[in-house]
Amino acid sequence: MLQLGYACINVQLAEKGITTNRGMIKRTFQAKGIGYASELALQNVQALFRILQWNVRQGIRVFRITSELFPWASEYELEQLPDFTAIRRTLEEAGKLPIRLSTHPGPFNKLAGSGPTLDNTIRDLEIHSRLFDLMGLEPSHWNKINIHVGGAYGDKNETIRRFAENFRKLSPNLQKRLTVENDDKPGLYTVADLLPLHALTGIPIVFDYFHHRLHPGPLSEEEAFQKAYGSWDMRPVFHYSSSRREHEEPTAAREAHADYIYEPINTYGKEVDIVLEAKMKEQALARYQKEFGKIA
DNA sequence: GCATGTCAAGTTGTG
DNA sequence: CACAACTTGACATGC
Repeated sequence: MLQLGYACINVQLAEKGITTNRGMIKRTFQAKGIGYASELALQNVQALFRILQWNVRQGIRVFRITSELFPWASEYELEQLPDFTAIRRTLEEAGKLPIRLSTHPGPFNKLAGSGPTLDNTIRDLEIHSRLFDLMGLEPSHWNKINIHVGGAYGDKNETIRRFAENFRKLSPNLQKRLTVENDDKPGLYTVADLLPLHALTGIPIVFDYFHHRLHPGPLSEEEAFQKAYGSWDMRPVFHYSSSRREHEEPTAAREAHADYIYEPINTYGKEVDIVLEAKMKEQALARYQKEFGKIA
């Protein structure tokens, strides 16, 4: 009924140095260049493989891959990495594991943007799609590349139209993978706001329960859930997190995620995969299952 | 080792 | 009006 996963980091493996987001600041990249980026990327990819194996052994079937596997990826072609062959081999093996993978490119991706912002966005999104290609994953929403619209530019409807227009500039594989998520900010996009975008493009809507609570718009949680569910051409992936302010730290920002999940997730009788966005990662998942059971 | 200041990118609203 | 928040705090420096 409900398959749970988590995002990017495994805290117990991270303690042992198994992390996928080794990176560097700009001046280090300028000093050390692509050779060092390659070393870090290879280590990241190898760690990814180990984390995925760990997940599979634990029965975890859903996982989000970090967007920082390749340091400064926008500055070179992946083939140029000295360790590209080893990286590709590792990714191919990782791609064969029985786990549903997705990515969530960062807030700098503004597909409704213009000029260099749009160029940078397309480049970054294509790199994510390329990663999935290298892993041998068939292009579909099974492996989503999920972003926010992320900016209203003073006119939500016009911005949706521009997003749809720019969507057509993406490679076919990327188009088949892209999804959009409801925002948590009052000026941005609720599930209801995203429906027209889905109508224009077929892009599925990722329902984020926590964002919906912060910024529901006209729909109830169940209505928003069902609308988002109906926008998918397969079993959806949704996101869930609990409020840090409500449960852990009264002074935390309202959007801040809690370390753990504090309430059972209602999936309204549907089959869905859910990525838990909780700071304690796999520990939060384990605690959720202990507390609320595997089935919602 | 560990504390601390700094770090690519865009946009928004909180504090 | 600075800055935190977002996907994920981590890197580099200096004590």
